[in-house]
Amino acid sequence: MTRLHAGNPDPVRAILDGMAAWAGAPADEAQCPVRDVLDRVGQKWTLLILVALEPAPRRFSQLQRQLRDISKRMLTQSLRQLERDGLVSRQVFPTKPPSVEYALTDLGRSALPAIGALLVWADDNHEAIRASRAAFDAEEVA
Amino acid sequence: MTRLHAGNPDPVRAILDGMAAWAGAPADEAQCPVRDVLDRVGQKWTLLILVALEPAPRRFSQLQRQLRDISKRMLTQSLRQLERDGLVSRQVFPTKPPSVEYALTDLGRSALPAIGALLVWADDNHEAIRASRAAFDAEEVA
DNA sequence: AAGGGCGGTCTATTTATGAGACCATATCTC
DNA sequence: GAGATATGGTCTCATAAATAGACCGCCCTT
Repeated sequence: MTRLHAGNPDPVRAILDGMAAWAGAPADEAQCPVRDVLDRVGQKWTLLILVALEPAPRRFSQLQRQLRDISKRMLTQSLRQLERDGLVSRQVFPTKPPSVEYALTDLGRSALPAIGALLVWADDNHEAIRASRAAFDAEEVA
Repeated sequence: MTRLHAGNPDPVRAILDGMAAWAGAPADEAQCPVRDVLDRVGQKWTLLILVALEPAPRRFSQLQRQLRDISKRMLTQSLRQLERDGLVSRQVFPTKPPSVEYALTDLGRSALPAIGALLVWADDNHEAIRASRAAFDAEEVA
């Protein structure tokens, strides 16, 4: 499994094969690396936060302003998880009032190209997607 | 925005800039291409289903077996959304009992490299992530 | 006649997310 | 010195999303 690389002509198929190996005990499913990480990706703010930290480290309230419609609660929770996963670091400065700076770790930064690829795809194809939705909805009504 | 390409030396920053353009009216946030697509990505089964369809078209119950712990309800719902978005096609064969085949469209297939990159990253780095989690949890208790 | 596979829908429960009040501290404004 | 502002959170309560699993009609096999 760990010999997969971006240059692989068909990495997706190889990963599928790898995932199949976790078909055994139901309890093991959670241990499957792909599922494990995809669960994180499947949390609403994870990717957005990583992207927001790309240009430079940011403070809690800076992040909240930048993501505009995230609640403090979710921001706290998401940052804690990212910190636990080792993708983001948290540093407290003893100013008055104290300020807290969040930054990408090397591990976190290593995820950006893959995330970026997804964003580029989103950007390139969202017109087609919106058109498809409109067509689908038009048929529904008919 | 649509001039972003995978070869761009720093596509992520460019996208950030693009996202900033959607900072205006709160209602417009939902129209931001990145947020729009990321919402879909942030649904638990979307990526997994796309990956599962990569090798070949599959029927409903084949998919359910392959994804093992998805409920029929979520599988139905996720497939409908993917169909609406134009990433997956649905074809009914008038056999007895009728069989329904789901397949990737060209648009759906075009998303796979980006998703693949994410899976490869997950596969390469999940050991580091698990280690980080263990370390974090150990400190918590202490 | 009973059981199974097919592609779903429906209800009820659990989990995730969101809105917003609250806190202690300190600073700036009037 | 009263009031507003900012810091990084936590807490509670409501809503939205995901899950488990019963149920359905249809047909085939046993």
